[in-house]
Amino acid sequence: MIICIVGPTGVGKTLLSVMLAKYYNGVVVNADACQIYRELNIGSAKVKEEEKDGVEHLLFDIKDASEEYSVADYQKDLRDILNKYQDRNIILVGGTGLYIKAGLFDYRFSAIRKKDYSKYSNEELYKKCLKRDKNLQIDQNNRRRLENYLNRIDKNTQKPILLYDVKFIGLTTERDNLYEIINKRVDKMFKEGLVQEVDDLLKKYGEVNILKRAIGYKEVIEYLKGKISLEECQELIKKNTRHYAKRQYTWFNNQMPVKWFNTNFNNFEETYNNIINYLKSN
RNA sequence: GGAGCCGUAGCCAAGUGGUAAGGCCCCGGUCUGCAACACCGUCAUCGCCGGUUCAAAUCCGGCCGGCUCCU
Repeated sequence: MIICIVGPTGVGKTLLSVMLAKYYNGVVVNADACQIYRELNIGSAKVKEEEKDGVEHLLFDIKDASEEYSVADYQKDLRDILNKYQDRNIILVGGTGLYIKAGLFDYRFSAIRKKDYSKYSNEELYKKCLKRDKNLQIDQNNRRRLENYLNRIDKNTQKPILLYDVKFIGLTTERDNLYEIINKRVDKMFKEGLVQEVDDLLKKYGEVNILKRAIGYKEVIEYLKGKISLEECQELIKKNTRHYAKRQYTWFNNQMPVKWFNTNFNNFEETYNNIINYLKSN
């Protein structure tokens, strides 16, 4: 059985994953693009060693910050695990929708070529893409996606189907409440030493890609460079995290069949029981 | 009590007679190789009342609110 736990930051996914893993004697598998990396602990809100509670955790801490890693790599890594652990219950947790979808649905990452399109305007690129597919879903201004599309050799545009028997469990809470949780969580990260963590990573690896794009890291880098104040940095991280949470909802609501459960923060046992009951009866 | 300035969306803000720029936030969405990415969409009739005018956020009068100065 595969149980996939999704939802925005701070709703209790980590706690639930360990509880379900214990109940089903399963293993927890990471589905978060940042928690793949070693040493990105505080800012990525990675499970702490003591929270793992003896449960086996896979696909956490498998890369150094200097290493590149993408969806295609994740798909391969996840499928290797699903293959190797066929007789175990898998608890897949994380907020990276694309990774989950690419791993569990029949996404095909074909050969890719690296062509330089920098001399083309957005409009020209868009027209090139339209020639291949009249119903293209990519916006004209989205250069990155347009270039990716052109670099792909095979254009598989079929609707991807789910390859495994998966129960998608979503944890959620009211928007206002979520934003409050996010704010508190960010403040806590700073108390736990986020600035130090980023500073150490920066000294060790330099301004590598993952640090330049991960929320909580890119903003602290700006602060360390003296471009923004500490307060501005904190506010920026909160805002970016809110935006991120909203994008996550959009993805999970529209890309996968998620059964949502409201987190009861005063009584998490109740949330857990609701979910166990649902899993038993489905 | 007197004089002046100001009042445009949740916030910042342009527009001084021709039918409300822009940015941020919020909200909604797209999604097969950076996905904690990249990108898209929606969102006001201009403090209130009255007047002038074919036409007013823009001009005039009154009122309300805020700020500064004077007595």
